[in-house]
Amino acid sequence: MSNASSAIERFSRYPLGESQSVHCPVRDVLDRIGDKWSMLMIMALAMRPHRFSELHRAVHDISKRMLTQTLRDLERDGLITRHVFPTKPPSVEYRLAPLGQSLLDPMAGLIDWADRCHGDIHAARARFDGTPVDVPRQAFTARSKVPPVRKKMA
Amino acid sequence: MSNASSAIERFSRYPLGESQSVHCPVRDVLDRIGDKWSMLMIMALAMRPHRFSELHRAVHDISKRMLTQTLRDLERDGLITRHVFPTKPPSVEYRLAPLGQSLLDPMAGLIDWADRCHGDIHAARARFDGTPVDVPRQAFTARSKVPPVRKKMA
DNA sequence: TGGGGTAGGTCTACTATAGAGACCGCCTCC
DNA sequence: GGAGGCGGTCTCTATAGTAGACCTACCCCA
Repeated sequence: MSNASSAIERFSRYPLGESQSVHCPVRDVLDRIGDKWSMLMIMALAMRPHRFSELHRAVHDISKRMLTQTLRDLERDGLITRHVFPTKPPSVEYRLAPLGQSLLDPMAGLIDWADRCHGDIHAARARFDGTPVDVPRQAFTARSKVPPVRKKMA
Repeated sequence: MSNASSAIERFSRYPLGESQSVHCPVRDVLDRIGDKWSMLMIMALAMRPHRFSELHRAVHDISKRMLTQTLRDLERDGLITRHVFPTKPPSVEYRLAPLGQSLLDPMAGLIDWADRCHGDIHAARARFDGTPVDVPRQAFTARSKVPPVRKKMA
């Protein structure tokens, strides 16, 4: 709580509306680790180094293209490192860099929260979906077809 | 560190490759708050309740469509609440729900990390971009045009 | 009495991004 | 000698996000 309230203060220092994420560390880091795969990669590499195909097997529903791209981006940002071994055929190993290591701690907090609260979230979601919006969302009723609820992938 | 290593253990319990994010709290929460806007909304609402247009002004580069959608999703998951006041014209206020409040603490950790490390990240990025890949990325050189580096928006 | 502003959204059209799946050269194993 | 694994890249298509006009209803001010 104390931590949170201190963070709230800090939030107020950042211009949320800033267009360039380069000026807002929050948006910067979220753009990096907030995508669908980065954090999973980091989690996998936190356990031990992985080779390309190992990662592909560990997170089997990522495409090779996205795997390549995600790893490249993480490497670019110094969160992981890439080691090529001159075997035949060459093997490539990815490891967590110190910067990536330092991310584990804050990530752990988030994981904990997710673990604790995903039950509540699902409950809330079910409740929301169960209540078929009798009150019109739009205060000044237009024709309003069906609200296009964003579908989260399977 | 202790926190992180405990998290690593926890990671190993989750099937990262699971297709249905519903089975993996980590993916579930990341899909929720990992998108471009959700966390910014939560940050804004952490400071004080906001009305729709206030949020739009606070995060001026979000489109109204995405604002609506993001708020709806957050409401659906019980992270924020929506209060309609029967004024003329009606005004709508968004507030952080208890569940959203509980997210502030883990988020704060992430914000701190971002704050501390975004300098390192930028440095690493500059270093990476400055080294124009003399070693071919692909071990078994195909024709390999130019690697399509993902472009993060402005 | 009518023009502009504010409110909370929705709609369509466009564009950027992610996903799928084939392909690559080279090597090993059966 | 064919299959399969290695670490990727390629193109194509589906999906998600963006921009911005539009909507109804009210108020204020002239």
